[in-house]
Amino acid sequence: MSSDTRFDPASADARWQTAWEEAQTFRADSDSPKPKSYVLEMFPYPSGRIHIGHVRNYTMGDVLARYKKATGHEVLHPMGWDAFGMPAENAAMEKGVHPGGWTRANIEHMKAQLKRLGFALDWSRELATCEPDYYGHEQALFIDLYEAGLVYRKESEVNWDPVDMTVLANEQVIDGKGWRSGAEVEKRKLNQWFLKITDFAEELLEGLGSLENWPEKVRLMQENWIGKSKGLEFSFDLSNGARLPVYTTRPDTIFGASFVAVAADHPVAQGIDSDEARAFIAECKKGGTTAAELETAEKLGFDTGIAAKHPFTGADLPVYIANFVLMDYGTGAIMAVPGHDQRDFEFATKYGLPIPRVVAPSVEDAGTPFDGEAEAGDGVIVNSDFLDGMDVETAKREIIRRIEEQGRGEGKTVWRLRDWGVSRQRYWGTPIPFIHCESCGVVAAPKDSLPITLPEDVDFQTPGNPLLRHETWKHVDCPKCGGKAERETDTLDTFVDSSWYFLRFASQPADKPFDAEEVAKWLPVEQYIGGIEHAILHLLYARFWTRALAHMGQIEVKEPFASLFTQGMVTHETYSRKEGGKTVYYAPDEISREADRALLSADGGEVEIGRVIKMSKSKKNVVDPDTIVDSYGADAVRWFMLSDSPPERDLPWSEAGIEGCSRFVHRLWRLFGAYEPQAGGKDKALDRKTHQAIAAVAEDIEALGFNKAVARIYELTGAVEKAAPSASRSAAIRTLVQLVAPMMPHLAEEAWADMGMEGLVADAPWPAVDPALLVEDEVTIAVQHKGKLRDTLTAPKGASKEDLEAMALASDKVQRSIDGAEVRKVIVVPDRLVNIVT
RNA sequence: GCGGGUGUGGCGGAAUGGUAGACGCCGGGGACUUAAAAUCCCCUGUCCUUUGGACGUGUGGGUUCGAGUCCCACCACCCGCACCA
Repeated sequence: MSSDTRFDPASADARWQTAWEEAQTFRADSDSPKPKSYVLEMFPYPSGRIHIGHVRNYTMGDVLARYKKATGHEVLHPMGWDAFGMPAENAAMEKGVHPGGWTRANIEHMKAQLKRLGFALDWSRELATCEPDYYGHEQALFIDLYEAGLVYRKESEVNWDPVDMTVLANEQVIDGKGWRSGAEVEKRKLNQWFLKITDFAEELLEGLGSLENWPEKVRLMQENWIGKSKGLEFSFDLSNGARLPVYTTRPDTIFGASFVAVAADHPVAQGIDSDEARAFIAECKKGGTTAAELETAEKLGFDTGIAAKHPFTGADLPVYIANFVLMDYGTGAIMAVPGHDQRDFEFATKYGLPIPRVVAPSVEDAGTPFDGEAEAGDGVIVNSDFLDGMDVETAKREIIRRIEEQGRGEGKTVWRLRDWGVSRQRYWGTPIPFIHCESCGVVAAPKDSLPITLPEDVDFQTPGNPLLRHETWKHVDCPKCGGKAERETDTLDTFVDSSWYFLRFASQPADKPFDAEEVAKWLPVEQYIGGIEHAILHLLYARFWTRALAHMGQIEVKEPFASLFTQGMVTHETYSRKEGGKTVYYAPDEISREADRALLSADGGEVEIGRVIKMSKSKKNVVDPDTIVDSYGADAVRWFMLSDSPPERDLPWSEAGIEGCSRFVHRLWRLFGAYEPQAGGKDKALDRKTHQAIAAVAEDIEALGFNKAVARIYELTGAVEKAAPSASRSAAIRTLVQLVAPMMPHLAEEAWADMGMEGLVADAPWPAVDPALLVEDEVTIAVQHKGKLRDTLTAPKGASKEDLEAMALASDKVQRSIDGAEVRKVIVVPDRLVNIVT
């Protein structure tokens, strides 16, 4: 065998990638009798190039998929493209290319990049959300949701860029100006499509409890996002004869209410007919919403002159318009209790309103003044008539009971979660399959007219949505009455596309979105892997769609992702120096890195080595997967992605690190070259290490502890290198090939073939563990005196407590430490340690 | 402000309450070589009076025969949400 030649990834990688493709090694068979395993990584947006973060994500999924296959599972490990979105339209505007052409070219390029990394993907199920054979089914599902009452239209405010004539997402509004045009952004009211995710708020919240294999962090983020709160909604009678409903989570503090406040958008505020009021409302709307602005924003109010009658005391409370009250939460109006809410406290302080205490640590503290801030905590109710002496929870129940008795309001649950606005005034998205008819109104497109495809002949040089001014596409006959009608020109939010793609991977019938039986075979996804940035929106929307489809009886499964793993980012140090007062960043390939300094290759000047941070174009600390695969081969890159850092933490990229990985690839290759199948003789110690490694690597992969699996493999490698030739050693080498196969599949196939083994290592079953070899027959016992290590001794496994104690006391080092003191107690942990207490 | 996470050598990190620093990187020394690359071997937490010993897992307490691990308080950094009544 070729022990004298170096492993050559440049030829081996492609050769094995072709072999897998020809043998259809990773094609998922739905009819297989094996247990099914669906491994999925979040599909990428085809931006143009694979990012190193993708490589880490897909390598993790790949190791798991290959391991699952080796352990007897039928594995579904697909890949697709989240292909609609704004960057394609931006490219169209900047480069004059068609978004479709741009996107499809990107997909081709990125697919080739992924193939170079040797991922065990079932490419026969590849899909792209921008193709009619995907989005046409999405249109059908959208109509189903409409018919199930989960879709509605509502007038709603958007950010409008008057120059680009387009709607902007909140992130595209910078300091009140459009990110691209720089024009002052206007608020516009448009009729928009919404999905009733709030119908599922309770279910989505409760469902989190069943997701034991999701990170606690993600579950908490979703819980907060859904934001359930229980309280009381009740109405004040106003001095102008109207009734004003307010919402509170602290009905127990109702006797502490000293004023009432409404949002600037509230009808009560809008109804005040004075220039001052209008000016104040306009001022409120100008306020920014960034964290810093909110932190420092002063509480401002405007006294409407209206009075609200307290439902129990009958007192007249002033009604203010306040800048800190939000129109879209609760009723847009509050009862303000300054003593027990910090915002109300600040407001009351500023406007000289009373700050009564109605909750105190004890009854004796009823008169204690406040110490500069509100007390929102628990306690006993005081100064509150019939509530006095009650605890907070009892008082809440009592007030709700009395208010309900009066018919003035009721206990109510309020959600922070809003319905999901899915309308986008864009071209490059799924056309919303509805038609506006002059006489019939909004009419769903007939299912047999789907897919409603995007017109190709569009122009991006004129600002605005090209669909809106596309005369032939836009005008259609009404499906109901046959009269003149127009297509909906909005397209769907791209989060809709990614809310059901995992169902389409399971089966891809031409005539329907998915086959329910196939979905039942594969779903839920056994392991979903992706970035933490999708913790809320994508994962919540996907959960919502799955539940909505289950609700409509289309599928059985209620939660799409049984286990979720959120991987860390790939980071890199930065290189920069001051040039003419400006910090200029340099890319890693412009730098020659020495042990403790970095030099710019171009002029040999020293540059500053900056913090290890997320790779970004502006800091130029990016590495290109293609370049490193060219230099080191796919296996070294994959190995690096798995080594060192725990997968949920950030992984610092380093040149030294990848070189170390590359060295290990060649080191293994040399070891595999030393395979001598004819060698005889047993090496029991090595057998033990081999079997312990098999068990440990399996356990680590199943727990996604790839860094630990890697360390185990290093250890076994070292042991095999040191061992003399024997049958045990040959077996260890074969095992090692299989253990590294999920991580370094190309090297493993090459070695497997060179060793004359049958078939592909990718098809070989995971090596069996002999449980008898997992236990040592000799163990090292730690001997402590007063809790500190004094000596270690070797004892047979399972030695009795008495024997261990005797052996420990016989040790010179231990006796020296005891130094004649009386032994009061000896603690013996069998097979582990002896602790002597004096 | 609310919620969550993290803190261990020069670095990335191991460690069911039981020998802290596995494994890798960096660094040092050596072998091979005319030389280099590649490879191999050894050393590599700090300190001391070095056949030994003391200290050591952000800080301060506590529980325990024994604490990186459990409990309490605090500090630092990171992430998410945020005038959500």
